[in-house]
Amino acid sequence: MVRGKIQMKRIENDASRQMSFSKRRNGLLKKAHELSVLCDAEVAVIVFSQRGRLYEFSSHEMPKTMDRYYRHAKQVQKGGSDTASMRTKIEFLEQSKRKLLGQCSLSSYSSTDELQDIASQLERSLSNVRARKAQLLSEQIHELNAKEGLLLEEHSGAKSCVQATHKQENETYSSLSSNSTSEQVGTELFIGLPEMQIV
Amino acid sequence: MVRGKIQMKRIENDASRQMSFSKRRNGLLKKAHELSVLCDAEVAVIVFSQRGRLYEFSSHEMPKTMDRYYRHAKQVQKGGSDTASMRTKIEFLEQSKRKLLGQCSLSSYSSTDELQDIASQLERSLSNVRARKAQLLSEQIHELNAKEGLLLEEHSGAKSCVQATHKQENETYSSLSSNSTSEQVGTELFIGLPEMQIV
DNA sequence: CCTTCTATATATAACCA
DNA sequence: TTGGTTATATATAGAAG
Repeated sequence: MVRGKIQMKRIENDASRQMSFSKRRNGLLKKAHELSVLCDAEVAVIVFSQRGRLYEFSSHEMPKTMDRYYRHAKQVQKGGSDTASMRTKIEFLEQSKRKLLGQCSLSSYSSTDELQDIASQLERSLSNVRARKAQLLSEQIHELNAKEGLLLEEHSGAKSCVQATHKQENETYSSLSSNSTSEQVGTELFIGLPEMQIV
Repeated sequence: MVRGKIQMKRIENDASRQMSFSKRRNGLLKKAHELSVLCDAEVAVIVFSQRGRLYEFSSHEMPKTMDRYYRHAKQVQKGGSDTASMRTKIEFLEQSKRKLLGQCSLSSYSSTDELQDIASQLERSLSNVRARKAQLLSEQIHELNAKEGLLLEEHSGAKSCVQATHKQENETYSSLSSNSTSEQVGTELFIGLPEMQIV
């Protein structure tokens, strides 16, 4: 039984949120289907749960709807739009991806040198991705610190420090946009926090 | 006043269909927003009206959610040869490549979990690539052994050992197609060969 | 994770402005 | 097109299974 208007904010109780998600998700997908059938519209819905599970509906084909969206949202970039050059582009990108993921047949690699290049590139990529992860985590920590500051302030009654805290937060965010120090910042933050260790 | 259950088929009356579209479309977008807020989910909705007008909602960023969708549904692998699906494929592959190489803006990643996924994938890929490099080197060694055998044979006159060497080479290649043992095989092969050390 | 129950909240078809 | 009004259909929170 619904006891009152529900507040438009995250449901904090895990079980309730999960139950609500399950029901509302089904409701949303049903509504999407009804809209597409009744009104003859092209509809696509994508839902990712908190745990990363995917739920979707598409009245036509998801890639086609997405592509239509892209074409609508932004006039697609440069490069040949004929099937020939696009096919070439696709083949190149797919081969490039397979090589990066080590999914090629051995004969696809021209030499051990090429494999060495790819390995080196992967290591750099891994380093990039880890740095970005550290960045994201440090941003989250700064946010939490800022929130903590606000909470503490509520008890101390000192108001001048609020703006100072926010200012620092913004500066930190800006500086993290450059890659140079992010990894260091990231790792330093997690000394003594093994469960947050950056893998 | 709703006089009865609505039939789940296209509303034939133009005015009614248009009215229904307008109301249901708003309802759908609202529901999508509620789901994302209440249940902390990543939600994206795309609606094209019959006349081609676009209506959308996305809790995060549409391109980000679309990209996440593609990473999840690997269905892109196959697909049509029309420009629409090819363009989609290109978009997906390019974004996928940027993420693997850590070249995306930080905001392109939805969470540290996603970055963790990518990092794990990169580590597996690196392992694959190293294994393949080891394979290639081992094949080259087998070839050299075979050639050495042939050269020796020219002097000794014994011919049967050549085919034996080739047979073993093929078996090794087959077993390496599965990931489980390739790394181990690769490293074992190069014990005592420091200049060929696998990076 | 799913279903069912039931009281209530929401959505919406038809109508009107 | 857009925005109310109202009677009804649907959706769903909370509890239980």
